[in-house]
Amino acid sequence: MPEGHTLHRLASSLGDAFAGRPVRVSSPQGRFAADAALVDGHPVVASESAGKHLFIEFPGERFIHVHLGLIGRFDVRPGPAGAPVGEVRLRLQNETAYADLRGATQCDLVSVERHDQILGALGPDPLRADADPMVAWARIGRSNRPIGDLLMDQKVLAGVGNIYRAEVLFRHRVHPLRPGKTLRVGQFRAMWHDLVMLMHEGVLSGRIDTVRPEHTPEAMGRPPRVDGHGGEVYVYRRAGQPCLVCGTKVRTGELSGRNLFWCSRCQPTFRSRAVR
DNA sequence: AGCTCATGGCGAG
DNA sequence: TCGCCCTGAGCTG
Repeated sequence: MPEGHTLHRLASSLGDAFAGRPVRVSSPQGRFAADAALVDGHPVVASESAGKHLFIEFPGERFIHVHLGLIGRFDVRPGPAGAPVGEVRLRLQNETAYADLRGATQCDLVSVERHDQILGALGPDPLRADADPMVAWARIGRSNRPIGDLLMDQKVLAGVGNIYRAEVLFRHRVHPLRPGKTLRVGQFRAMWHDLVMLMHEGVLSGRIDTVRPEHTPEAMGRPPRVDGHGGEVYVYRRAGQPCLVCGTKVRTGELSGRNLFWCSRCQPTFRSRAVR
């Protein structure tokens, strides 16, 4: 679930459901109970996302700061709410809607200073209109680190997770282990604009779909696929299956403790490109 | 009932 | 680089 598009969607659905009206704030599971009591019954001022961070603003420049981590989820549903199911860390509710947060790595009540500090530490977010891709390029273009690493580094570029990383690299035929400095600026710009488009689509659909129409299984005369994560993708979690473009088996590996997927033919290494 | 895994990120060594 | 935190689903036995 949680890459930048999920948080962006959440910010708007939470705003739609709760902004401008008093909201009941509770913590059925208990861990957020003390902080919940401090804002319980106050109106939500606004909700906002930046990268994978979510902020729900309350009067007096107080913010509930949420980071879903790997397994967190925040479900916004029409109300009224029933008894909480499972470990609900935070529940927001009014007469018409409720939202349950589970499994988040972070859920804290923070000041505007902390809010600003978190935002200040993030690289540009493709989903924010004010983002400047050249800020990310300033680091990528002189780094020896693999581009696959840099794209997931939230200080370099915010909101991209493992799926968007794998897919944008595939779409631009870039091997994940290529050092950032071996990319050309035009290549990075193209990847950035692609992320802007893909992630905005993700915000609208709530899924990650990256396969161009001409490469869908239907267009290629193959049986339709079912992806566990709910979107159509080229390489993410498709290890051992044929590449949708060239038929080569999709490869997998690990980079900084995270799963990596790529097509060795469509995404040649820098060295073999130079030789070829 | 108990394991393993997941679209993250942190701190210890 | 490793272990750990958060939770639930999907296995295995």
